[in-house]
Amino acid sequence: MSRSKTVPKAAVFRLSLYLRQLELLHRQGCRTVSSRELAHALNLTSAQVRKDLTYFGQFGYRGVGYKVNELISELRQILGTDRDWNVVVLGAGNLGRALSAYKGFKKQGFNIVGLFDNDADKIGRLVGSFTIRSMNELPGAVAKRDVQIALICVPTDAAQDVVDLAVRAGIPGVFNFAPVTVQVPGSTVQASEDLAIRLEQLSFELRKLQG
Amino acid sequence: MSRSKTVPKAAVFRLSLYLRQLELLHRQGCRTVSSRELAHALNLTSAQVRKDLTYFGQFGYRGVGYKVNELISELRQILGTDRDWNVVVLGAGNLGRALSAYKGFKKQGFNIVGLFDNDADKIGRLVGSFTIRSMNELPGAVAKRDVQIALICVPTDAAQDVVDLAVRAGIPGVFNFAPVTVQVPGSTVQASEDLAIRLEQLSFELRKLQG
DNA sequence: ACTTGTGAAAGTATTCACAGCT
DNA sequence: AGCTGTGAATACTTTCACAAGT
Repeated sequence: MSRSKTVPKAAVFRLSLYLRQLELLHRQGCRTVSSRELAHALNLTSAQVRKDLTYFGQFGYRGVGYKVNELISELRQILGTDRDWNVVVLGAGNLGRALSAYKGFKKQGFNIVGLFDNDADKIGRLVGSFTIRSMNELPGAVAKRDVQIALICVPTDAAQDVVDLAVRAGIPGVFNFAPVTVQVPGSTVQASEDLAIRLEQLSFELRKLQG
Repeated sequence: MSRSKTVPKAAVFRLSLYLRQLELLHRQGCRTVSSRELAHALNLTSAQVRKDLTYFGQFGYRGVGYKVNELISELRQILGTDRDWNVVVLGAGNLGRALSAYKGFKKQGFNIVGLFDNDADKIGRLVGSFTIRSMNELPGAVAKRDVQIALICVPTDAAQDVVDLAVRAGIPGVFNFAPVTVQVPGSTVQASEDLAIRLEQLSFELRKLQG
């Protein structure tokens, strides 16, 4: 039922791919799907799909496959998107403003509840439905609306300080978009994304393929 | 130089982390660094740093460590950022506009040379220094300025079609931001990023840690 | 004394292949 | 007949620990 074996981190990531594909199939009116079909759409193998799923339980029907709506709700439960999460955006530059406006988050249960910046020129300005607030107000906002995730969209030099601020305010999950490795305490969960690094990886692959 | 043992994909990713950290150290005036120091800053082990680097050559000095500026230029060469790459942004929504304006790309040798959209209301509008052009003009733009990378920032439903368009136009590298798995021919390199999935992964970790 | 580079060992992840159920 | 679930086998990645260089 629940996990006592060690689950590969990559398997958990693929769970999200399965969920995304299942939601697509559901929109298309599909009722059941086999591991082979799922694998084909995601460029994986059917054995991998089955193995990944059985880390968390037995969801399939032999001879049939998986029931799309059943598997969707199982995966949502496992991944944590059967509930809502409150998210703040720290840093109101280009990226922070774009993420504040992104509709794809709310659809998956991630509600952006505030946009903060330390630039006096920005504080008070309206971005979509959000008024940019001073980061001094962050602890109060966290106390009022239980905030679980902070998106760090500030420049490199400010990133560690802003992460520290978020951690001190009691936010347990931090997603860092600044191009620097930040340190967090063991009680905090962190993710990070550096788009320049991702392009660099792409350029490595391109050079490998050609000249 | 890069003799063909199989290099773990994760090792190539860490190469980018090393380069980023070395550039930081360089800005701080550091001349040499040991594998232990690099590892500590990036939450890795020193053996891993050394092993990763030796997949590509012998860059260190026993008893001393690595010379920062030397290792920077070696890594740039390996990763492909010793040259410039031309990038187009396909889709001028929030994300496409934010990426078009992001300064961090040019600094690493990624020049954004065009912003395209199919929405008649958007074509002709100015975003920063770019005029939004129709996607019909993409093949011409690729021919004029040799374009190596396309950032796909269109909605889910359009993603595969726009990827196909980019591939047909002769762009060899595609970075998909739409929340769907797209198919590309073997001659095309692809990367993808789904921010909702990344938040989902974070919520999985958070639930694991607490309730 | 210190640090790299590296085979060998340990640890993880994926694939195979088939038993078992519908 | 068809498809899942899974132990066993294979492939891959990281860590260990020490020889070798400065």
